[in-house]
Amino acid sequence: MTGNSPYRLDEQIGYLLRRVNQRHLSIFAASIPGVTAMQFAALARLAELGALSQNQLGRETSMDAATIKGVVDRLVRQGLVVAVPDSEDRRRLTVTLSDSGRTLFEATTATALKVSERTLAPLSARERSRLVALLLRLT
Amino acid sequence: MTGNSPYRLDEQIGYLLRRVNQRHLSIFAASIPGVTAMQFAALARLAELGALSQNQLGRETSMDAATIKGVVDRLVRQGLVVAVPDSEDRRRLTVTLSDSGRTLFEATTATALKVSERTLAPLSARERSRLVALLLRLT
DNA sequence: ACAATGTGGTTTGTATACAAACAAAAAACG
DNA sequence: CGTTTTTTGTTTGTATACAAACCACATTGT
Repeated sequence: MTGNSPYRLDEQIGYLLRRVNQRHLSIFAASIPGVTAMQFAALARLAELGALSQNQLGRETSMDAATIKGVVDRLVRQGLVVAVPDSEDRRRLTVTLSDSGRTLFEATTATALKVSERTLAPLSARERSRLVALLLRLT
Repeated sequence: MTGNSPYRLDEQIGYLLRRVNQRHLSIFAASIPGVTAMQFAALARLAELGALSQNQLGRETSMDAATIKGVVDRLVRQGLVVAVPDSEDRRRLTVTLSDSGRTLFEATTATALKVSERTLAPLSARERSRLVALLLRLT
């Protein structure tokens, strides 16, 4: 009776999530050169919510403080975003979409939606919304 | 008529996959200290398939050559795995589970299965298998 | 006002991830 | 047999990801 459960890696939720995410990132990179999926997520939140502090932006995009710092640094370097120290709270770094950042976001939004579609392409419309609904509950 | 599709980051498949995966990795790390989820996946494949070349192991775990190299290096450093140059094919590096690697894998398999369960905890049994089936088709 | 606590941001160290370029060796091919 | 192609592995450079330690500043409670 030695706990002989045959561990099936291929059916483990973590392994599946990783593989599907890999496929998605690959489709994204091929479809939208210039920014990564993470960088695009940051641009999307800034377009949606307006100016945010760096850490707030991190929270809104599910990146921790160290990670969002790197993403913002690279977006600043590309001129897609502006980071300005706040005059009220001198710890805060306020991040805003630049004109070219907004332009790029608006120009690529449709393509980004197509990336999601291509990732979900093997599923029917009903299956897609089922999957999204299930994943939302695992957040 | 300016392409006004309101890009909903929270419902994009890529963002959802990333967030659920984050949650899963966090549960894994808290439940199984000592090895990461990736390292555990490599151990699982070696336990399942026996000796493999480093690149083969990478393919079996969906990691590219550069990534699997790092994972194997760290497993070797921890003594969980042995890497020996092949005498037949002098390019090949044959990777095998060490005794302590096998012991650790067998001792943690049950916990690893519980990690998957905890990740899926918000879903019913039927929903879980539905989700897994859907993700399998997106591989 | 002051001390305790919390928050914003940075830095360092470790671990994936992958593109790209490379060297060595094996396999395929005419 | 010799050339071409593939395969295996390494290295470098860039981009997440997160823990942990740290500093500066803000907020809270007394």
